[in-house]
Amino acid sequence: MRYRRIPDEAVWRLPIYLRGLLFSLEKSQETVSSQELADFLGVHPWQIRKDLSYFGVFGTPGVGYKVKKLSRQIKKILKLNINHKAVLVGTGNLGTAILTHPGFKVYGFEITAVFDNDPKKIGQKIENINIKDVAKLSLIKRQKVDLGIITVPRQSAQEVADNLVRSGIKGILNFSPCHINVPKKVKVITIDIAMDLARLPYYMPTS
Amino acid sequence: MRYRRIPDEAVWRLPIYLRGLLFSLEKSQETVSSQELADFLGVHPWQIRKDLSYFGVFGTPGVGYKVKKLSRQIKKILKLNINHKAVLVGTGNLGTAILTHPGFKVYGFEITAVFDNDPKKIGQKIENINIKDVAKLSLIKRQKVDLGIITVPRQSAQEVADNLVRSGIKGILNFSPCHINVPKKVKVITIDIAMDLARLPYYMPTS
DNA sequence: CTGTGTGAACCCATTCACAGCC
DNA sequence: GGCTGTGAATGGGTTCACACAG
Repeated sequence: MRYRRIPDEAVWRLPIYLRGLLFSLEKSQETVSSQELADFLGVHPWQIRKDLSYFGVFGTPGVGYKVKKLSRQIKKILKLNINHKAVLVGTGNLGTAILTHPGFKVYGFEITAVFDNDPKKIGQKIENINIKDVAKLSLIKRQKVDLGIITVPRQSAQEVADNLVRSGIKGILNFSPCHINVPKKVKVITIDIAMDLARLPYYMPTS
Repeated sequence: MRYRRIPDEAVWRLPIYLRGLLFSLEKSQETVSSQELADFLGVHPWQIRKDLSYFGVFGTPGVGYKVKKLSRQIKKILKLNINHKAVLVGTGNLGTAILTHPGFKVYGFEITAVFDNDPKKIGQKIENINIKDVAKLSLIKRQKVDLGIITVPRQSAQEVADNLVRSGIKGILNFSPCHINVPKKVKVITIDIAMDLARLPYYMPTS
């Protein structure tokens, strides 16, 4: 197809498709049609085909997509073909839960350092990782860490983000319930759990 | 304005605006302009005005919006003016973190029951709440619980969801990394933490 | 003069339908 | 026959510009 700007939404959906493919892979499925994948993921088959076409990713007419090949291609597009190191700031309950979250390694993520500002916690270990002083965050510059995860109270979130950016982080997953300002080159995704829950009642029938 | 279908996106953004308003409220600010709110939230002022207009919510030209009044109105639209009870299924690290998450009460949510299928956990307490057998989930029918939070492994997610639906739940916040099928009347929001992290590398410069 | 509300224009993602390939 | 890839049509959300209210 001739060049067209790739919609952000298509990029957004790619990981969803990948999730489906990884599942097909688990089942040792060789090929998958856009229809099958769509059914499994709860989306439309033509959306999948269109999205993939933006990236010049092709299946086989009459057959579908090779599961292995397609997942490799999507990983490459999403730059998940190389492993990424992440640091976590904030070792409350949520931080700890994320540290032990089993889903990261599927995508090749590794949390290599953990920080907090609580003197009582600094020096302790969780999950065999030493908790370091957040004031020493810039030490990560030496390692090639490109992702940061923020699980601190809202009041400190911006400060931590600034700190992460100064330390060379290029992407931030922010669990604090607030918008954080970063240079354009840094990508932030904010997950506000309570806010997401707050989106549900609107759709519920008024009893 | 004359009637027009309300875009889903507008509903989606309402909680963000509410988050900003709650902050203004903390600062004891009386009024706020769409410009101020937008700057704080990292959105566009005309988007805020347009969105609010869909719901017939109005500010004062030349002044802005009354913080208290507007937050009350948005809460009402989102049905957050009434308190909601939620149950949590899955008491792993993530479940525990969510149970202790401080952000829910801002929106009037209360987690009233916790379930698991692990015999070793059933009967134990976390945060002063008894862990009950997930097989007895239907007991919540008696209470007026309308929200469910799923923090179980992917393999059990659909089964738990079915169970929740049977027990009268109307909205589900799903932390399992998979799509779950529910009747149309039930709203599901899925948060896949690892997948969200996987969305970041795409935007990072290839070094 | 400031800041809102909104029709209209614009932009762009979604959806469709079908040609083309296996 | 089955399934993909894609231009074209559709649909709808975003942005604009300005009338108008305080």
